[in-house]
Amino acid sequence: MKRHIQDRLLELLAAAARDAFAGQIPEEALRVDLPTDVRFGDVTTNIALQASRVLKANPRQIAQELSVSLRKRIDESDLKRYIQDIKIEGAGFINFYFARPYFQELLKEILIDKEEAFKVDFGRGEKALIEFVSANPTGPLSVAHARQAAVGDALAKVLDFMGFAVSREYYLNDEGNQINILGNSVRLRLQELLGETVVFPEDHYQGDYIYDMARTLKEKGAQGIDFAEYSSAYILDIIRKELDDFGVAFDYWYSQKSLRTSGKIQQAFDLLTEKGFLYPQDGATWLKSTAFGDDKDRVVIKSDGSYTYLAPDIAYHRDKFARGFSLLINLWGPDHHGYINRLKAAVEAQGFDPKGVQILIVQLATIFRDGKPVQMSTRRGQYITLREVLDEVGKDAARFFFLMRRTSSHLDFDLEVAKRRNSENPVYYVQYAHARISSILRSAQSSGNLAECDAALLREPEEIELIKKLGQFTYVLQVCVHTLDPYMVTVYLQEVAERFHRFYDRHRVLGQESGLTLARLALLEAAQTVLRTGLGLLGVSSPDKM
RNA sequence: GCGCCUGUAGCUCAAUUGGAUAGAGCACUUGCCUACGGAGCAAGUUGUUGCAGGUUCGAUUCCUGCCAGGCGCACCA
Repeated sequence: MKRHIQDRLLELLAAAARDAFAGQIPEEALRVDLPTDVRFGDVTTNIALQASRVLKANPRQIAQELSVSLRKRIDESDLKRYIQDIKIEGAGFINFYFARPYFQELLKEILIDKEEAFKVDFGRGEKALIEFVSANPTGPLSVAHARQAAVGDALAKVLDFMGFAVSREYYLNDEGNQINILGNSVRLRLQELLGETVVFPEDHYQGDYIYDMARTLKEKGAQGIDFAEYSSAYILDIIRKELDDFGVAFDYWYSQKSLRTSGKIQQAFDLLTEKGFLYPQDGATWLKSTAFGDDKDRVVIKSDGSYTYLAPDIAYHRDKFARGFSLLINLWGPDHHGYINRLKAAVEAQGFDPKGVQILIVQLATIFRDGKPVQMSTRRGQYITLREVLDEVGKDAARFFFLMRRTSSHLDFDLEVAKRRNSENPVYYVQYAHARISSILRSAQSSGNLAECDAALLREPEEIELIKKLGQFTYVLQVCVHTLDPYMVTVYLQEVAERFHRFYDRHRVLGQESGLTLARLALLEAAQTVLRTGLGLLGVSSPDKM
């Protein structure tokens, strides 16, 4: 209902603008912004400012003329009852103020349709593949992977909610140097345990888990074992369990090795050779990536005949498209940003639209305790793991905290704050609002059909402010889709919780005149729907009691 | 040396992607419990948006040049 009204308002505005400007300004300048700051109306448009640039005329005067024509159209339509006022403000913004019936219908829509009320089919079923974490199975997941897991999963949920057909994929690096080094590390530690003197190279893995594996093998015996295969499988089990406990489930685990064994790398190379984008030089084979904006051409087959990391990636992204995905989203760590151009070049060289590949750099999180960074020593193979964070603060706080800043920004994660059970801890603040509403709804006992309440009885400023905030949920999700970043949901949920707590502090729900109690219960239930849906999109639980 | 990112209140970050008086939380000060969960609410204080120019009705946002910090520049993955 809410969007329906906004869409029709937009139509009337466009019609009024067409009359006023008669093709003097381009259509794309006709734009209605969605609700933002209640100081400046519920919906606003800067169309007059846009037009003034083209027409070289006074924006306020244009806005004035436009609003007269618009008012006339609105008065002639049934939108009249939803629009309280139209004001020209600031440099020439046209601000619309909705009347009570608008908010009443918004509330009823939420009560009847629940979370469906906020869905908009932006994706139109487009197949999207989000590839994230994809850590080499050479050790437990770090906090860097943890943030990627939290962001990737939440983004997948948001895109799914907004009409995309989303799959989650983990690209499994199951062959190559790192795996061999891992296997060798275990082999050397085992020899050590068996009393041999070994030289342990600098670049080998040193974590405790290497010793664990070596000890296990000492007991079981290691006759005829493939160390690389054994140890990577062992670690993969650990990673799967960690992700499972973090609430992140992948649809596909895509084997890098399979790209070679299935001949898909060769197929991709045949195509590129045919197109003339592969050439030999100095005994190696090069991709002519400079033809697509890369700084330099890249080696894909080394002079010893083995592939570089780029080779399987070329075939991998070709295969993603071949599997029917048209939106490929990759979450990478900041150390990979130099790799973006060459991958996009590889995609384009194969004839695909590079805009179909969206690479998001997930910045690192620094773990703090009481305001001080937690020391870590890479020398001993020790880094802060997902497991440690999970054990210390729990899944809900961990996921929420990793999402609290823009994905491309550095994030400070204070373990002590995440464990706190008061308003300093945003996740508790939001969850507490949800639990408090549950408690009130429980106390209300039989509530009747809340959707049939008389929403017109809600006229306190705190009530209206809360409804308005609920009505912005779709807009927030829209921004998340547009920016491919779910972080704004965490900000929004804190705002919803804040509006609820303020309302709660100033007004009573139970024990009022029965119509008013019913209407306020309806408001709380709608707020709870938003909180639960939003937390759900972040992968955070919505407790009824805390 | 080349390229990318960042620079906003004491601290951590926003600012609807070029909009209106640059906002939140923390910290600090002070109030609010005989009623639905005080794990809450309210009030107060904090700014040369790194610096200097440019583009225009309008710049934290875009462009140029400096300054500071981070990261990347492999026939590693």
